[in-house]
Order: sequence, then structure tokens, then C-alpha cells
Amino acid sequence: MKISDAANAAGLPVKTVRYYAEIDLVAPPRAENGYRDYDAADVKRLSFIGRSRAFGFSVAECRRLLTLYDDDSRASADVKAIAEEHLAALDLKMAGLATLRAELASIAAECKGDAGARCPIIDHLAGA
Amino acid sequence: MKISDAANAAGLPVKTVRYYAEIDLVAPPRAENGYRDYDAADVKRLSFIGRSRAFGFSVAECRRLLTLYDDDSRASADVKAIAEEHLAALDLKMAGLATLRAELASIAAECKGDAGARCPIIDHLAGA
DNA sequence: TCTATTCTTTCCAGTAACTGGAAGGTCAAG
DNA sequence: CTTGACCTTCCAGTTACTGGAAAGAATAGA
Repeated sequence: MKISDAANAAGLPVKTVRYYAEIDLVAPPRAENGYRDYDAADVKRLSFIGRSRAFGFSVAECRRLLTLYDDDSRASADVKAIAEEHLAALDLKMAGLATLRAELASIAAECKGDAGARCPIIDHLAGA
Repeated sequence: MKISDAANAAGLPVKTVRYYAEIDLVAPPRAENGYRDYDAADVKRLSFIGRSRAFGFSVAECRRLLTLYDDDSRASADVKAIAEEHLAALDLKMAGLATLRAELASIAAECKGDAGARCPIIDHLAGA
């Protein structure tokens, strides 16, 4: 199967699939004409990656997950550990954003937002 | 004032300050020896950028904010508009992360996380 | 069969905002 | 005068692609 078919089947852009081949995430053999030759298992792996990425896993994490996906003797604890790690990272990021958002909102609320030059937002950013 | 003094005063890494000079965000004149020569106003601008970045504003937004900071005849509405825009972007990002987190958490909860190979997380990512 | 179009390939460059490091010039202290 | 800390520029790497150019391969239609 050619790259565009594999990409369509997996719901990924061709460029992305080619990129995954380049970084050895899903690297199919080549046909005689030099074209990458994907099979059904490759498409499954590509879909797996697509879903993992959609969950916010990094490509490095996808690589680890893919290894576990391939490993019939994996321990589900190893998979869960990656997921929990990622959840913790998400929590950290969300907490940071929430704090940020709250502070900025409270500062913005002080600003009249009119034609005048006086601006508490600028003042805060300037360190007042 | 030399770059390390300016960087210290502004609470930024020297490399970052040099980077800001390179992209013309805060570009001080050069002394005779070729060293960048910062003054107090430059430090203020650097601090301003540091705080803006800490609030999550992009460098492009910092540039706009800095222009308004410099403009005595600014309308506070223009500043507030940038802030509101940023708040909206933060809300979007947070909502996305929250959805993600919830889905991943519910999937992870199904996984026993033991020595067995059966793993609902892998199953979900594989598209089951 | 010729040709036009649509693939495919590789390689280069750019994105955001730095960060690390190498090579080499400058300066203040001892 | 030498050592060490600082300054300069330039290059490369980070993340995960994305766009585009140039050139070869395949396929559909006339």
C-alpha cells in the first residue's frame, strides 16, 4: 500500500506519515520503485500513534507506548505508569494555566478599556 | 551597563537578553568595544517583557504590548483587547486540556496496572 | 503511444523561543 | 603578564511537524 493510502486509512497527513518513517516510528520497507510499502499492521500502528498524539502524548511517549503495544508479554502496569505520568503533567500544566488566567483576569478587570492612556494592565506588567 | 548586569536586573538569562536584542525587541546601542550598552530604560523594558512572558503572552504580543507601553497616547482599550484575546486563548487551551485529561483518566481507571498484559489503555489507543 | 496529471521521492527551510557550546576578542585583578 | 570572567558571533539542537522545490514513477485519457 502506498503512503497516501496508509495516511488516509490512519487519518494522518502524508507529510506526517513520512516524518514518522524518517524518525523510525513506523518505517515500512521499500517497493522496487523506491516507494514506501505500507501494510495493514503499519496502518494500525499509525492509527495508534494518531490517537496517542491526540491524547497529548509526546512522540517519545508514543514510541514507548508502541513498544508496549507490540509486546505481548507487557505488564499493563508499565502502560498505566506512562498514562499516570502524563496525567500528572497535564495537571501541572492546567494548574499553571489556571493560576495565570486568574491573575491576568483580575488585572484586566481593573482596566477600564477606554480611550484613556491610564492602564492598570500596563502598570502591572511594568512592575508597579 | 553590560548585558549581564541588565540581565540580572531584569531577572532574565543573558542568552535570552541577547536573543531579544537580535530580534529587535530591546536593542541597545553598542559601546566602543562592541559590547551592548544597556541603560535603565532598557532594563525596564526587559522586565516588562519578562513579566509579560510569565503571563503567557507570546513574543509577538510582547512586542505589541511594548509599543503600547511606550505610547503615552495609547488607548487602554487596545491593551485590554490584547489581554482579553489572550484570556480567550487560555480558556480554549484549558478546556481542551480538561477534556483530554478527563478522557485519559477514565480510560486509565479501567486498567488494573498489574503484571498482566491485558490493558484497556492500549486497547483504546489501538482503536478498540 | 503520447501526454497530462497525479503520485512518489529527497532535501531544504521555517515555525516559537530560546538554549548550549565553540572559537575568539576584551577587560579587570593580582 | 597571566589568569579568569566576561563579551562577541555563529552554529546546532530542541518539538513535531509543514510547506515547497526539483525530479523520477505511475496512471488515465486521447
